This record gives sequence, C-alpha cells and structure tokens, in this order.
Amino acid sequence: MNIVGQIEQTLKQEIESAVLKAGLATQEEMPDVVLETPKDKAHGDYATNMAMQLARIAKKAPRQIAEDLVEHLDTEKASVKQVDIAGPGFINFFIDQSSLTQVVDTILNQGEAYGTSNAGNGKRVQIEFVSANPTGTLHLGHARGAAFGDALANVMEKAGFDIEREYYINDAGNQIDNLAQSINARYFQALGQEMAMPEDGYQGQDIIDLANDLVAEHADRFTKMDESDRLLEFRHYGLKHLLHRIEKDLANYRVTFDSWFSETSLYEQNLVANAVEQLREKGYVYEADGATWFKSTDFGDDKDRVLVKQDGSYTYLTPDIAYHLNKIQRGFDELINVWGADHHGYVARMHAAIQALGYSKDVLDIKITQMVNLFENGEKVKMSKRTGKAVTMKELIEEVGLDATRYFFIMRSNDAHLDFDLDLAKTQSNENPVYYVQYAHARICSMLRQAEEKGVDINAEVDTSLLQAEKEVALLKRLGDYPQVVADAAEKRTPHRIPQYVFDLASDLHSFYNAEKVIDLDNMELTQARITLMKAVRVVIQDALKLIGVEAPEKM
RNA sequence: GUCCCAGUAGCUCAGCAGGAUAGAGCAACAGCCUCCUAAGCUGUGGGUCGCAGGUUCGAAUCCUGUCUGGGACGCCA
Repeated sequence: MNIVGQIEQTLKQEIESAVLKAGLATQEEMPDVVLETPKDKAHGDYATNMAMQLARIAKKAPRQIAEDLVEHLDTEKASVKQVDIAGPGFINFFIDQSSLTQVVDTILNQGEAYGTSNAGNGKRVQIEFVSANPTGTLHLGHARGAAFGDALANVMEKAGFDIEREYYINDAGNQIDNLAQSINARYFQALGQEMAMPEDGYQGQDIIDLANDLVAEHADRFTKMDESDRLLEFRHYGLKHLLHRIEKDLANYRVTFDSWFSETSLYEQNLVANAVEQLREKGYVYEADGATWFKSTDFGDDKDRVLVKQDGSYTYLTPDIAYHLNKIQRGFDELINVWGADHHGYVARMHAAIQALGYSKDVLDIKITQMVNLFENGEKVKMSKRTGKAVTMKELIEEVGLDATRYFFIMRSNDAHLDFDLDLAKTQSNENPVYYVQYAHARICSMLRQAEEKGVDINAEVDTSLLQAEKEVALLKRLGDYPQVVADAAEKRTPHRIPQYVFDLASDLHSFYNAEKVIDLDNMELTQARITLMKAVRVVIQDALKLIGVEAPEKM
C-alpha cells in the first residue's frame, strides 16, 4: 500500500469510529466514507461529506452532526493537524505533511513497480483490438484503436489485471476471396494482359505492389495453373504478406499481441457449426425464407439476425459468435473488445448471442473508439496527399512522429470524436502537450547530469523531510496520487487519465523548477533532498509515458 | 423511423458510481532569463455546463422529454 493510500485508509477508519463514539449511527447504518480532495487548498487536503450523509439517519442538521463528529475524532491517530467544518457541513482535514515525504523513498525503492496495485485482483481479461481485415493497410481509425487498446492493456496490467492481447484475423470470409480475385486481376495487369478487377475489388496501391512482387518473383508461372489453384495461391500469398505488413506496422507503432487468432481455425475445428447447434439447442434458432435465423430480439436486439444464408454460407456474425464463445471457454473472467465507431451497431447482437449461449452480457465489454478527423491549417483533411485515399497509419506517423501520434490518440476519451490537429502535433513548442511532458523529463535528466558534474553525490542518503516548500508539497501529493490514478484508469477503462495525469505532473515540475533552485552548493542537504525528489518525479514520468507508449528523452 | 456517441470558456477537451466558487491547454492581455534548458514560469479576463421538466438537503453528473451534430441500422464484412 502506498503512503497516500495509508493516510486515507487511516483517516476513513478514524471517521467511522468517531461516528460510532458520537452515537450518530450504528455500524450497520454506517454510510461509505467518501473522502475527496478539494480543489481549493483552503478546504484542506481531504474533505468528507459524512455529516450530510448522516443527516437522515441521525435526524440532525448536517452542521450539528459535523461538530459532534469532530469532537469525537482522534486527530492524532488520524495524523490530522487541523479540522474545519465548512459550507453545508463538509469536514475539512489538514494532514500532517511530514508523512507525505515518505512517498519519495517509496518510489525510489520500488522503481518502475511504483504505481502497481492489486485493483484488478489478478482477474484474467482478454483485450481484443485492431483486428483489421488483412485486405489492405491500416488507416487512421485503426491507429486510434491500436493506441487505445494498447494503453488500456498496459494500464490494466499495472493495476493488477492479468491481460492477454489478441488480434482476430478475418481470414475466412468472402472478403478474402475478393482479395484473391483482386490480386489475380492485378497480376495479369502487371504482365501486360487485360483483366477486369472484381466488383468491389480492393483498389489500393498495396494490391498492385503485391502483384508486381509476384511477377518479379515468379514471372508468368501462375498463368499456367487452373484458375482455382491460382486463386488459392494468391489467397495465401496475399494473406501472408498483408498480415505481415500489418504486424510490422503495428510493431513500429509499439503495439504487439500475445496471440493472433485465425478465423479459419474456427472452421477447422468445426466450432462455427457447433455454435449454431448450441444456439439451436437452447431454442434461439429458427428457419425462415430459406435461411437460418438467430432470435436475437429475445435479448433486446432490434431485429433477428441471419446465421446461415439462403445459399448455405454463413453471415459475418456466425463465426464471430463462435469466436466469442471460444474466447469465453478459454477461461477469461472478462473480455474487452475495441471496435471502431462503424461497428457499434453490432454491439447489441453480440451481447444477445452471448446471453443466448447462457452467459451474462457483462463478460463482454465493448469499447467503441469514435471517428477521427484530421485537421491541417484549420481545415479538415480526409484524404492522403500522396494517394488520394484515406490516410494510412504509417503516413500519419511519418508526418507527425510516433510519440505525438500515440499521445494525441490516447489523451482523449475513446468515445469522443477526435479532432486531430496535425499542425499542433507537429509543433515543437509548449503548445504541444507531448513536448511539454517530455521536456519535463529532459529537464530533470539535465539537472541530474549537472549535479553530478558539480560533485553532488546524487545517491546520498537524504533527509526528505526537508521538502516542505509549497511547490515541493504539490509534487509530493501528485506523486502519491499515481497508484490511484492508474487503478482508476484501469477500473473505468479510461486510459486517457494517464496523459492528463502526467501533464499535470509535468506542470508541477516546471512550476517547482521556476520557483526553487535545485542545485545549491552552499546547501548540500537541501540539494540532495531535492535531487532525490527529482529522481522520484523522473521515475513516475517515465513510467506513465511508458504506459501510453511514448518515449522519455534524456535531452531535447 | 430505431439504436449508439457527443453537445461544458472564442477553439480543442477534462470533469459525469451527485457535493463547496465547474477545470486544463490553446487563443487574448500583462509580466518573468547576469541564475540548474524561456520546448519554461507568474498573473488577468472569459462559462445560461444545448433546452425544458423531474428526483435530491444538494444535479454538468441520475431520470424523462426535446433540439443539434456525428455514426450505425444488409441473407456485406
């Protein structure tokens, strides 16, 4: 347990025991003690609304209750140096600051383990994200989903969840047939022959490149095969290369997966037909109009959904149901899917399927990442300048850089539409939050370098209780918040809390830097105490940036 | 028509398991480098939290309705 957590815990216990001693409520009636950090420093370090919550139980005015409570509070045990009653009955606590400085030692002892917690309690959670079809390159929306999913996974891991990252490969549907047909057409075209692209074929440059590679490697060898054999070859070739490229692009984006799950494997194990049978046994399947239907309306969906089409093939939904059943059966306590906004209409039927199979819909949490719009010179950019098509993830990274791309995607809530300001992301100045945070880190590194050059022993045993200046206390409190911020971000699945937190921490650092001189050779004790504080801040900035996949440079 | 997301300062957004005077960045304005990186700091101004009801001691936060913007509503994937 971290220092701040301990202080809060003790305070909560003392508040409860004061309520009991004052006879304001019994143990059974006791409301949860809510401690909050007031925005206004005049309202202390912590405040509780206990008196208001007790108003109905004790049948007294909140202010009167507050007075009784305070009278019975053991301030020494609670390490409180001052208690005020304010407003409608808030009780404000001023904490004895000396205990706060311990956070520095805790951080330096724990290193990058600082901030971990047991909030997740080892719960096994699988996060499936990106899962783009292997029929082309990754685009803007994928980049957002990848950044979000990866950061969420990192944050939840740190908060004590047991996380697996999975990419679902749609390598079985008719979009893959279409891919093979598209490559086929481009192949003949590359050989100088006439061949029409299939209707709804993949028009992208990436397919043309693939076909050119095929010609370079194999010349016209494939023209001598039966068409069906050739298409099978192209299907495998296309899948392999496009998937490889996706994997590489993601790795360059600092996103890796624990497992890549193939849709085809579901068919190989007969799991798709199995899933339909299971639904049928439970009575949620019927035949109509020559097709097989899933009665998803029994579980709140708008309309029933087709599982097997008139032509005998499956819809997209059917293998997906089998896939989710398989995921559940792999023993995860919870599944999280990260989907793009264009799939949100799909949520109800997936939840319906899970319930029809006998599971709670709570086992599947679907996070939707909303649309991304690029802005440049104040105007909306939709198309790539080079290709005229949608902007790819790779182009975006090349244009604004990896750190800025990841930071910008993660700093916003996933369910808000995102206006991505290219000019701002490229700016190397204080307007750009990425640089602001990275600069704080570089600044600390610079101070440490100089301290060493001037002969300060930066690893000395120090008396951290010297850290009592206003800006120092602000930093200590912020550092102490970190484990709770990570735990909150994990529990609420809001990784955007991390960029916000680290921005605030950077702000506290810059503010401190301008107010106090760290290296003062005439006051070695204070210098060393401050150096130690700087090291602790550096650990936390590094760690927070690592969670969101952004580098912490030592020099800028 | 149905469903999902959003509507908070000039702009981009936090805050939403109810709590005190609603926050941040940018933009605007006024200051700060003989001193550890000015890629920084300090201060000022700026808000009917889309609108209307309701629940509550208390609502940006919960409920209902409504308006606006975006998206989704295939025997496509």
